[in-house]
Amino acid sequence: MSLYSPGETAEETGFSLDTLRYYEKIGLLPRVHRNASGQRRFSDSDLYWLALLRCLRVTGMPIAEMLTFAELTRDGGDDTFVERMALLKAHDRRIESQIAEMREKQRAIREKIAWYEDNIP
Amino acid sequence: MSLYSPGETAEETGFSLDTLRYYEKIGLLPRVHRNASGQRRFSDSDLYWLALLRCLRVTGMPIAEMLTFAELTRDGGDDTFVERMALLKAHDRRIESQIAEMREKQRAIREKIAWYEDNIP
DNA sequence: CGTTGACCTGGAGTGCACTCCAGGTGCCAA
DNA sequence: TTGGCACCTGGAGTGCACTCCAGGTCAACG
Repeated sequence: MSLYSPGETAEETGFSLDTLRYYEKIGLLPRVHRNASGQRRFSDSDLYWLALLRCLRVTGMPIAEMLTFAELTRDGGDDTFVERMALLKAHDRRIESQIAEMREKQRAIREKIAWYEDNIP
Repeated sequence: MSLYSPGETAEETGFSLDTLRYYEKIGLLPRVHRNASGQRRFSDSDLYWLALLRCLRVTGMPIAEMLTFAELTRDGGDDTFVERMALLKAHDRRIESQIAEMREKQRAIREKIAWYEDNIP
């Protein structure tokens, strides 16, 4: 079990230093361990959690909902497995329909590109 | 060639009345025709253009870039076909990589769901 | 004739998710 | 011992894309 500096963690996870502090501040991250001089030292489990947050964020989950998920995870224990799973499943369905919509719009854009292709003066 | 009220246009395009006015104000839409009492009457070509804007927006193109595209379309004539096409092609590539990233993150989320599934207490 | 309802304007306000800042600490290398 | 770097804090500021508001016009309906 190793520990990571804020810089390493930012590098690893793709979040900025400020975002890491911000996430901790709003409670999206559990209190991060500090070394003797007060600097953050992220654990493997912090990194794992951050990776999951990254997945949720990139796929468009709003912070408020990630917060709900974080709270279930932090305070709930096993009792909230079903609830957490439901939340992720709902999000998965949203991802699916987002991608479907993007594909549909992409088709229209490609038609437009093809039209230009055929009509270059 | 028919004309559409703001309400109909909002309905049709999925943009709100306010957004329609906003887009006209910032120049994303050419000046929209008005009836005798000053109310907007959108044409078929306005609707066509709005549908294209919708595709770009939904797929994540920033307003500033749509504005570039609008300016090329408005002022450029045929001379800008190549440029417009390049802009759309670049956007199409971005859509592609966005979808790829979403799919990748979705996989991780589904693994997490599966893990919960297997570990319901 | 009055009152809806859809629309008009310019400009202010909102929500989200960061991002930046000033002023400070701690530690290491030259 | 002095410079530089990575980090710390609370709080203010930013950018984007709308969204709302007050106060007004207009046309049609009962």
